Amino acid sequence: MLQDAVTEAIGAAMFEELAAVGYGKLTVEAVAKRAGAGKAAVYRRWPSKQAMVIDLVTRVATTTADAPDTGTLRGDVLEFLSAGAKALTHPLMSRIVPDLLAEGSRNPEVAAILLEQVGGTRRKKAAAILHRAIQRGELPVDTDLELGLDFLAGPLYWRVGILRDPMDPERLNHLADKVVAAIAAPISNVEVPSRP
Amino acid sequence: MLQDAVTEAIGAAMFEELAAVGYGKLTVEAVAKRAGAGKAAVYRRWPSKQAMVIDLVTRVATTTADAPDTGTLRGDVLEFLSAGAKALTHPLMSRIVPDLLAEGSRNPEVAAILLEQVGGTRRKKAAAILHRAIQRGELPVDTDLELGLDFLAGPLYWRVGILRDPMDPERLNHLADKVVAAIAAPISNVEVPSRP
DNA sequence: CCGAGTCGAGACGCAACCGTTCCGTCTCGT
DNA sequence: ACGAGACGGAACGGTTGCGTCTCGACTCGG
Repeated sequence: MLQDAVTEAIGAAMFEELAAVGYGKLTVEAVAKRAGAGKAAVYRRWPSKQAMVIDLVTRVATTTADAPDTGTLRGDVLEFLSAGAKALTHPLMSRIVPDLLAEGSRNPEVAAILLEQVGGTRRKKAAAILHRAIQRGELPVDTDLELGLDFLAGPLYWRVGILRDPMDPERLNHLADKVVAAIAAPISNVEVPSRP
Repeated sequence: MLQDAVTEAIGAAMFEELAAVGYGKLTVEAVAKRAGAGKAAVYRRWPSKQAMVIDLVTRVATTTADAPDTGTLRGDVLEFLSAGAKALTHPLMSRIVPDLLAEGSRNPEVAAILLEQVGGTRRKKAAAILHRAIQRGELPVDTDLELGLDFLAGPLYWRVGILRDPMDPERLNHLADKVVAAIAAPISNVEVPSRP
């Protein structure tokens, strides 16, 4: 994936530093030192700290793959949640992901990478799961896909990514049940009160 | 709430800086300058940047109050989600909250404040909603409260806090329907595959 | 076997920020 | 009216990180 040993060492060091101190306090000096490299080796590859982060994050983000088709919505959802839980439990990822998401709120270039590369990949997989379920007849054709995607990502990210509570297989099974119920839940016809 | 005009100005400036540059790059100099105050005025009140942030965050966190009892689970949930959406839509909060949550993963003192003060307040309200629903008979007595809390917080935080998508009242209504469905959803008896 | 290019290491000037200290001013309570 | 104390502002020496640059050592293609 990475061209040579030095680039790989710098990449690994950058992610470790990113997890240790966060994007805001990330320094090129610390990355180089951790990689056992000189600062020149870094600047020979990227013009700035931000370019380095964006490039390396993009590489690992686009690496993820695989799309499960277990034959049932619940099976697909469980597979999707398990993969997400595993990723978010990774000691480096669990610190880096929330940090970059927060940085994205004030750094447009970082936000673009996260939404287009990282988010886009997972989003496509999630959308495919819902589409398959609709074609199977497991979900009504007018299912709200946007809300469905929120339920595929939100509760898991909240518990594992934010509260840092581990997710054992049993709990994942229960979560999958409830996520499926939420996605399949019909919408009540409630008048939205207008506020003059 | 705040003792005097200077302290209030420093507090406001700190939250603005926090939203602008994040916790990692927050500097006492910038806060003082934005507040139109000298650095000494800050150090006369708090011994360090971290103490300042923790103290000020604690103050605004413990300020929030009110617990709705609309008579139905769905009404309570909608009220809870609306309050959360409003808070997360606030231009300062929407940047500060994700940033502090990320910082909490590597700063135990910050994490403690967020969990005990901020999270604790909202958590109590959410737990009260579920308990009331159980007493009304709207939920079974063996409802999984932990998972329920995840659904009350996760999807909303994901969409509004992370993706920064606004939540109009109609969407909030739909979200409330699905959150209630998830909380009320029964758990299937699936054997958890053991991995030897 | 030799020169081009990269390597780790680190010094460079510059800028920012740390926490402290000292101004001269202004606002109180007495 | 006066003194205590907090005020905004600025400067202090020290530390850190920036991005550039130079060094001698190494590797490798020709």
